Amino acid sequence: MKISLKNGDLLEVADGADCMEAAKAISEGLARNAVAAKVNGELVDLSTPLREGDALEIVTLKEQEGLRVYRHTCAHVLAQAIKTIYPTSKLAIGPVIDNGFYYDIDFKTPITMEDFPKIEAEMRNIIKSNLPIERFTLPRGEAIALMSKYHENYKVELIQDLPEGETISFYKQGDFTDLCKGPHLPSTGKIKAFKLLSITGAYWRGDEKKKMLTRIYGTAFSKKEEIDAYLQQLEEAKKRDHNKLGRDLGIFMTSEVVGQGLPILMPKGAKMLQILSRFVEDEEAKRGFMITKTPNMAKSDLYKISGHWAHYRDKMFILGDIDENGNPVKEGDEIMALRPMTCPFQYQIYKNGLKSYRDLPCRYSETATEFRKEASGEMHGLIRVRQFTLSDGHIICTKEQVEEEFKRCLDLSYYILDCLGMRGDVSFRFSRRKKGSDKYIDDDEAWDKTEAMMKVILDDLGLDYVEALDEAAFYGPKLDVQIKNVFGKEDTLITIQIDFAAGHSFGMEYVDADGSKQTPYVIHRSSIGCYERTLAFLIEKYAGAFPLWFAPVQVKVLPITDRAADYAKSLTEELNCLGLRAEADFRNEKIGRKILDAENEKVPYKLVVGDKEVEEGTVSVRKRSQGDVGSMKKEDFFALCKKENDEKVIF
RNA sequence: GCUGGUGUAGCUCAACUGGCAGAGCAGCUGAUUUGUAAUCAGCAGGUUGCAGGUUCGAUUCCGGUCACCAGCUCCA
Repeated sequence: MKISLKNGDLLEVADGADCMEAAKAISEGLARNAVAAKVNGELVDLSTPLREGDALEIVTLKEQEGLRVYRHTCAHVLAQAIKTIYPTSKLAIGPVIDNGFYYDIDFKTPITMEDFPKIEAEMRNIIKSNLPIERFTLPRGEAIALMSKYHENYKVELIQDLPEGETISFYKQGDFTDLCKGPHLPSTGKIKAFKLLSITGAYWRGDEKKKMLTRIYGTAFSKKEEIDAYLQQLEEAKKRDHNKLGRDLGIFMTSEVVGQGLPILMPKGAKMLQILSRFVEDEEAKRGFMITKTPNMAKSDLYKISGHWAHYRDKMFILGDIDENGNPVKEGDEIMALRPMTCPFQYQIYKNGLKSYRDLPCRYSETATEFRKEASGEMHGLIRVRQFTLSDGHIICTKEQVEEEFKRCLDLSYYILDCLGMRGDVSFRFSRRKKGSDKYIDDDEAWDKTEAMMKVILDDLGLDYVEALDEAAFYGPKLDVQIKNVFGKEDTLITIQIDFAAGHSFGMEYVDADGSKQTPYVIHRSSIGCYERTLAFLIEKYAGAFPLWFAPVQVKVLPITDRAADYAKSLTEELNCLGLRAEADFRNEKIGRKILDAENEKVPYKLVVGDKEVEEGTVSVRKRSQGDVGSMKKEDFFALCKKENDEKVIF
């Protein structure tokens, strides 16, 4: 029979041949490197039989998909080793993740990383035995019976949840059998290099109400050198970790007596936040936003209207004693709460006075402090905190204006991301609700309409986005601009949301051209996101070596001797007068030491000044990471520096 | 909130199974006035996160608590 290959060639193979045999027919080398196959576009085991006319593609470790199969098999080897050493343990799930795999296991007595050598040794045994891996399928009843026989109650639960009619497949290696969709390597001996990395807890099925299992993380590569390189890369990434670097560079700190999730921005961090917020506020003004300054707290009455009291109360800092229903314990008490969002405050401004359709779109923005009572284990450096500064804003507009306004919001964020050099680091997520969940405002029709409206806008913009169910705000769908930190963990940087409910719940109106009263739409948006979080990602992106325009200290003047001190002082003052951020180092140290320290501080420009410069009115310039770039007239340096600053040059 | 780990000088780290808490860097003082990535010497620096318990004696052992870290859950 004939099958077709990726390059378009036809290959003649024996009737009933499988993918492995076809691979051998192509070349012995390919067969040796094969880990799986794609038949008619579907990823399958190499043992899968072929049929006349099938399109075949052999997958090796060079392909990401091949590496995933390889690692998935490694997870099974881990599971087999665990079952051998700890026969009473129960297996849950063992999927592949970005850089490796994990397996969730319910141990009778918990294990620690100290048990890894023992487990790894058993894994090596399994690999050395080169056990063939065989796939078989069973009807539901027999599948449940098989897993029950091995006391794998988690697997039984998984099978019970599979849709009716779904093929239930198993993979067997030696005396170990695991429920698995596959595909897998043909035998355990194919695994060459693996390592167990860490151990943590994880809830069964991701549900905090269910039992916490032990999760073992590991990774596998085709060569040991690749594992070493990967671990090295992780170490390098850790050096950029904003939580370490940000503290080392004096950007922020925390204090036990202040509390969790309450970072303190030190002079450098506060300066950066000021630079960024002034930039954002000015840019927003250019784009038609009106700045507001609204209170950090309000009576519970406000949050009752907004829906926060019903949907968000447990994440708010509440001033006053309330019962579990949110009512004051002492009747008549006024209950206040710190705001978790700015929305309802800005709506009050809209509602102040009658609005005409001519007033729309009405764009409010604010550099707003917000408070959210995150659970204690959720805080992380500057990325996840309990008090933060959000470039918050709301656009109140007609239905017809939503599309245009939405696009303008995205354009503003694009501009800001460009200025920060981060445009290439983000991805987009269309966050929708999950139907039937009580987390959301109950209005199916409005949800469907708004999500459809948003999808049209996103598709029209040609945005490359992923859809995420159950990630919407309680009042509407969101476009989230996502970014990954040095550990690969993804967070939302910026968000733009369409709200169908606020207009009605707050009784916002406008008088239309025909004199009728209409309810406006609301767009919630952030332009740069939360400053603390954005700052964290900037620290990680630039490893603290910021572009000039938002570097907390831009120029460090380094006098060689006391004879140059006055000159250094006046240079610093002149730079400061030009709106540039300069400092001088008057310490009684050698010039080499001053350069080293300024270098560690990651200051973009250093000016070395001695007798020669004093006499000539010049500066000897060192550029960060480039070293000595020669001497120039001080006025020339001022101009160069000012230009780089004003043009917001990103390297 | 959950699982696991960590907490010693400003920072990085020592201190054998419980027995007087130590070093480098940073800091301060003095000398040195220096030309492109660490000048020399001296001094000072601590209720070992906090409050308990066991013990003749606790940085070390035990339970509690606070903070930090990784993961889960959650999220801007």
